Amino acid sequence: MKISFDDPSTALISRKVRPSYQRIKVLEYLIKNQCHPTVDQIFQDLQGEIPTLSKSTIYNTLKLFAAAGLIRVITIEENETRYDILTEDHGHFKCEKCGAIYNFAVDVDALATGDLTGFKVMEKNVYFKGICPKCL
Amino acid sequence: MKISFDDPSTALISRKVRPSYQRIKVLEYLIKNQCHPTVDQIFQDLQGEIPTLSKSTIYNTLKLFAAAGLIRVITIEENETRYDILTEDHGHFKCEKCGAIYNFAVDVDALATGDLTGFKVMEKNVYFKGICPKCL
DNA sequence: ATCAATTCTTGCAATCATTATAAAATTAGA
DNA sequence: TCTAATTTTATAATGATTGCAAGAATTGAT
Ligand SMILES: [Mn+2]
Ligand SMILES: [Mn+2]
Ligand SMILES: [Zn+2]
Ligand SMILES: [Zn+2]
Repeated sequence: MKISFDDPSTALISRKVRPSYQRIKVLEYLIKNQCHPTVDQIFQDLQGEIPTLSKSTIYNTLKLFAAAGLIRVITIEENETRYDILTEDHGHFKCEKCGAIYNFAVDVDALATGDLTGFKVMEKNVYFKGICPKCL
Repeated sequence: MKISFDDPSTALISRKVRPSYQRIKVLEYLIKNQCHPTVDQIFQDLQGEIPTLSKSTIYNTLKLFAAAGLIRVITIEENETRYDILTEDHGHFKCEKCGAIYNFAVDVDALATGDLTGFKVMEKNVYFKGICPKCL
């Protein structure tokens, strides 16, 4: 799955988000690191580049990005929120051995039609758990 | 979706879980309340019947039940873990207005085969978000 | 029935992720 | 430049979950 992104600043502006230094860095990070990082991973890694960075900024920024539709929030395990720059529908596979989260294609539109008449569906999520090929 | 359950004590024994008073009560509660309750809801409601009940016991019991395959853990939102007595594959719809979680039938076996060759899939989850008919 | 060993429950403290808040820094516009 | 609005930062507060040790209940053997 190869997807191209606008340059971070332009992407922010087009979503009505002001392109501050920190926001651009966080967005660049998410584009480079499509491994579904946690708040902590993002914070730890960016601290090198931005010594004054605060974890609050990461939380604020991710919340803002999610509200603007720039990113997707992934909650597979309790107490382990992850963030995904890929907003298109796709499934996630989490390896219970190594913890890695893989993307996979899934035809969500082919899913569930019957039981949900009268419901307004706004977001569809699919995730599997198991063991990845590396760990098998 | 109507499903019948063994009597709680028998169900516990058949899963090698000792049927203590508290465990039976929690299991009965989950069978009666298939609304995907939180730890807090279970605790609050059972406190009436069991005045000495501790929240630790609820946590311990649910963890044990999940490990024994008696229940399923649902994490749709961060920081809001819910528990489901229905262990068969089915989808969940969460209403973002009223917070209710509905079950729906979903053919998980028809899902994703291609991308995941070489992966050992052990658990499949599908959840949607949106607005339920009552809230529309 | 008694006793010791094991298991379970309880209460409380500790931890960890997330949110709230207010001051300091930055930015935008006049 | 000056002022107002926005953003970042640091720190405190919250809330869910886990860890732990003592007490209670249960089991199995005598
Ligand atoms: Mn993804
Ligand atoms: Mn369910
Ligand atoms: Zn793995
Ligand atoms: Zn609703």
